[in-house]
Amino acid sequence: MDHQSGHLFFDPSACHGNMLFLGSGGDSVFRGQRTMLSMEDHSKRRPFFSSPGDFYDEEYYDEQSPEKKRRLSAEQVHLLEKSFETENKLEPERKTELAKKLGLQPRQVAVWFQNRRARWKTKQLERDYDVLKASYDSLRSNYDSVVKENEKLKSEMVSLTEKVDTKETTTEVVQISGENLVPPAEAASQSVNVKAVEDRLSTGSVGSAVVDDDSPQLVDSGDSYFPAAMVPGEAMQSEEDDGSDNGQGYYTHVFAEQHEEEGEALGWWVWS
DNA sequence: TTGTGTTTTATTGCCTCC
DNA sequence: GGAGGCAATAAAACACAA
Repeated sequence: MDHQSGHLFFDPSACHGNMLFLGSGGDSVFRGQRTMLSMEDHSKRRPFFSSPGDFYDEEYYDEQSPEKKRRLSAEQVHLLEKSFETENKLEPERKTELAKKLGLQPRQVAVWFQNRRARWKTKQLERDYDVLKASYDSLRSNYDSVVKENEKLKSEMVSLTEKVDTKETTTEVVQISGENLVPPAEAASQSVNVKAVEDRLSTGSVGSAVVDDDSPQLVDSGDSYFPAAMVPGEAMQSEEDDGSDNGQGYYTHVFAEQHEEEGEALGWWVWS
C-alpha cells in the first residue's frame, strides 16, 4: 500500500474512469452517470471502487483491497484547484472534460467541487469573523480612548472651577478693600464661561456650549465630540450622506470591499 | 506502535430550478 | 420529474504526539 503517494490510479491512459462502485441507494448517487458506463466500458475501465463481485485489475491494485477510498494525486488536485479558481461551479461539459483529463469519473469531479465549495465556505466564514472582530476591537479601542478623554476633561473642569471660585473670592475681597484688580464685568464673564463648559460636560449637551477660543478644539462638525483622528464613524459617515444607513453601512462596506477583492482574486465569487 | 485529531472522499436526503 | 446544489454525515487516509 502506497501511503505516501497513495495515488495509484492517476494514469489517464491506463485508467479511463475508475469508479464502478458508487454506492447504493440514494437519489443522487448515480444521477444518470452509472448508465454512462456500458458493459463494454466495464471491461476496459479500471474501477476506482470495486464491489466484491466486480471486475478489477489485480495488477493495478497490487495487494490493495477493493472498496478502499483513495486520495487524488497531487497533479489531479492541482488541476482541480486551478479549475476551481477559474470557476467554482461545474458545467457538464467542463466536468466531462476534467474527468477525462484526470482519469476520473465525472461524479468524482463533481463531488470534489462540492466538497471544495464547502471548504471554501468554511474558510470564508472564518475570514468574515476575523474582519468583524478586527472592526469590533478597533471600535472598542476608540470608545475606550473617548471615555478616558472625557474623564480627563471632567477633572480639568473640576480644577478650573476650583480656581475660578478662588479667584472670585479674591476679587470680592479686593473690591471690598477698594482695589479693583479685575473689572467686575470680566470676572462675571469668566464665571459664566466656566459654568457653561461645566454644564456641557456634565449633561452631554452640545448645542449651547460657549467655550473659550483657547479651549481644546473638538471636532464638532454637527454634533460629535470625537476628535477627528478618533471618529469611529469617519469611514461610515462618508457613505451615508443621506443618513439612511442606520449604522449598518460600515460593515456592509467592509464586507463589500473584502469580497470584491477576493472575488477579483478568485474570479468567480458572487457575494449574496 | 498506537491512540487521537484532522483532512479528504464519498453518500444520503432534502431543496430548488427549469 | 430529473438534474444539480447543499448540509450533514460516514469512513478511509493521513499526521502527529506520546
